[in-house]
Amino acid sequence: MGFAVRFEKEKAYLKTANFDLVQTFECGQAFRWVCCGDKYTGVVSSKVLNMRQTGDEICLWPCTEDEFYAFWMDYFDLERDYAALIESFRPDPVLYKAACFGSGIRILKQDIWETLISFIVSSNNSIHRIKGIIKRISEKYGSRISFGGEEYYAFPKPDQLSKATIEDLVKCGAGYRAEFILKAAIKVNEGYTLRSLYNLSIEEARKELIEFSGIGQKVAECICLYSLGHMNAFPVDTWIKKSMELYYIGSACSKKAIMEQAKRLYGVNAGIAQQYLFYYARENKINEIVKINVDIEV
DNA sequence: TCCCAGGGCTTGT
DNA sequence: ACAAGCCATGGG
Repeated sequence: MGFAVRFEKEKAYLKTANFDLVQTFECGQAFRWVCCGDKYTGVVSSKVLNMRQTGDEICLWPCTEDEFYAFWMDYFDLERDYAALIESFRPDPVLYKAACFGSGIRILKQDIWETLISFIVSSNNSIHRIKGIIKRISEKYGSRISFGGEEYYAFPKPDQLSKATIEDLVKCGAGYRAEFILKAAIKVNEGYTLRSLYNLSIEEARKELIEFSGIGQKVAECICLYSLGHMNAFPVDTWIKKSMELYYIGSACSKKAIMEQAKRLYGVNAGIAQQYLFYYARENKINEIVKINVDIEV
């Protein structure tokens, strides 16, 4: 095991390498973790979890031993050796620098339904707005959870969201994506089994996902990576496109060319490489060609 | 004010 | 297969 954990009355104390709460929750993979002072609070699969990091120890509460091993261990991808992975990136100076910058990122294994809707919302949108839209959708259609004197809202189940109207989804800020959201909710509520996607290869999963309106190649890659556990999925958004053009290609090119290049360069862990690159690019606002010469020095 | 944001769809070549 | 326009919204 790459981690150590102990339990004290509804609290789990976790020690592991390569786990930083800020990096993990702010790297653009999840939209429902909220920072409040020195703690993060998230609503995940109808459960509220608090987390606080002090040095290399992370406290999770409320979290029993059973819940930890049955759910959170997988959710936080605790059995993967991220240190070895980063080390394997060392031959590529660009990627290695980005990986060191975001070395505390863990790829969360998130619920397929919530991930699907969330990344439909993400298209041509900003992370700040995505968070707000998903928050409002949860408050309007999700089940209320009272916890610790506060009110939280679970992400709405398919039957709850399928009762929404386009008009109300637009009021949540979804814009033209409202009809995509509703169509997906109805499709799932009427019997499409998202669970079956877990049994498919990445190629098959892509094909299935793209059948949803509002899901194209990029969003399908996000769902494959953040929910289905396909670490070779490689979402190409505007930041990744700019970074890859700057660092590896040298001029503007198609998204298809970027994906082919990524597959060649990064292989089976391309998705994790993508996360380091995305986080590095966005945090450092890598969008000017003049920065190449500075950033490329390792 | 314009530009951009974790893009996708439709239409035209 | 590929390109161009359009899409709703708000932050910078």
